Amino acid sequence: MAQKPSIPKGTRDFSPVEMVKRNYIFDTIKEVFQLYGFMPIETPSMENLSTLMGKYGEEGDKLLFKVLNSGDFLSKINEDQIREKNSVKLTTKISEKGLRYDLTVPFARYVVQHRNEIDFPFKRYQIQPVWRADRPQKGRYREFFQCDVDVIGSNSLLNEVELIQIVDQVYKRLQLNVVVKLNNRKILAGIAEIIGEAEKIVDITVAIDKLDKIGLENVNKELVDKGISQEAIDTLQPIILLSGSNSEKLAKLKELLFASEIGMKGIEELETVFTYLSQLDVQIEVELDLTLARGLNYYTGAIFEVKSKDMEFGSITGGGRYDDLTGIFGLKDVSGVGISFGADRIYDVLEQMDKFPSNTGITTKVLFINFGEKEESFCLPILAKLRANGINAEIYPDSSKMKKQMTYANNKNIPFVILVGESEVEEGVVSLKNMESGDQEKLTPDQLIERLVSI
RNA sequence: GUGAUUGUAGCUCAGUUGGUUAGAGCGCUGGAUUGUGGUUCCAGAGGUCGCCGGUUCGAGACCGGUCUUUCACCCCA
Repeated sequence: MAQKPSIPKGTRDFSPVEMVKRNYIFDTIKEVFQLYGFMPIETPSMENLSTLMGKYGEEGDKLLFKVLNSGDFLSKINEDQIREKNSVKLTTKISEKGLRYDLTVPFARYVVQHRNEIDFPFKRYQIQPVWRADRPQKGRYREFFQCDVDVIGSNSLLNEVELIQIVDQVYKRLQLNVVVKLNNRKILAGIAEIIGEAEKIVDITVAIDKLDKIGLENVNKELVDKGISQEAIDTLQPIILLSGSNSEKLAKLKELLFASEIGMKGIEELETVFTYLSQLDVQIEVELDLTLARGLNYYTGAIFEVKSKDMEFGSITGGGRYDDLTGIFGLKDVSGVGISFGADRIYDVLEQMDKFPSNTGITTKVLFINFGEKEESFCLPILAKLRANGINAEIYPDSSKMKKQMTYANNKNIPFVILVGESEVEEGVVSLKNMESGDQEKLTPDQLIERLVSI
């Protein structure tokens, strides 16, 4: 057992059966993306660490996989630096590349780097793996796929609305019941401003984000721990406990935040989005959730999160608007908004709910049983013809025992096998056997093609 | 990063308070069946009990370390 090869913690192999299911998800998502005019790009697995560091907060920096410099990476390090045992400092000297942590930051880098070739607004999608060095857990892997759609170079809230439509379409096609949670960073900023703790906005949002998980009492406790004044916490209570319909919540928020310019801007943005949604008759459930914060601190406007209604799980899709992500790379005043579908979590939900289409398992339609050299040369031209007609077909490569060949067809879920023995070769026909019913009939090659094309 | 948890055949798992040769089901291979799979019956192969060290006359079982699995926290897809 110990000698057996293995793969790193939090990574996975995907079998053919799993790949067929995964591709079903990717294909569905891709189709919808393209329906809305998004085009694909890809970026390298590795980015320069300078591109990645500092974009995901302190926590994110720790979760970056760093790539050791090639060559004698210790040659420039002196004894003192090693003895100091400061990993962070040493890391910058021996590693200058890292695996991408998400697709949004590499995309921002891409946009800045190729700004002269790009027509704005730029709508792209990107489906690639990302890597995070955190501990694996339920629905959490160290290598996982994200499916990102972003539009950059447009401030219009119509983009936010289209993203919600995309979410609606994707999950309709995947037949999953989901709810879209919607919030706006400006409202959160407004709240922080109103209660007089504007600088602590991150601590406040992280705390109230946990409301439905740990309850009001523990949220308040955490706020106290973070040094928020009791007065501010008291002012916060009616805000985080807001209930009712989306429009009721917005109406109450207006009263509470009227003194905050940024807060009112956020409310206005949300109202616009909701107006669009009703005009477009979007059916998906969209809920204004003030406790939705999302850790990534580059978000500046709308924040989205999608949760499965059938299953207790983390979010399966998330995103938001970022006004200045490209600014970090030297391109100012370009706003983007995007969302990311977590393919691996969607897979887990579909699997749990048994919502994968059943026919995705069939790959080969017909298998030629191999009887030997003579029969083989009779079969090969027919096999080529079947393939030319778009029929997935294969021949068993060895003239093994029939039982073994039939079992192969069985295990691979192949619905038909073709038997050609001495007598068939003489008659110039093939025997087509339906593996489900067991029925068998003799057909000429032309009849065979006609039959298989029609099924 | 913190706290738990798991590891025995290809897979899913048994294995008593430490005691000879470590078991089952499924799968696999062969046969019953030399041109017919799924069902049935018979036989067989397959394990340094995650790894390293320790306690003991004796360890799959106890202890320490390490890796791995799963889970919670942190954070997040």
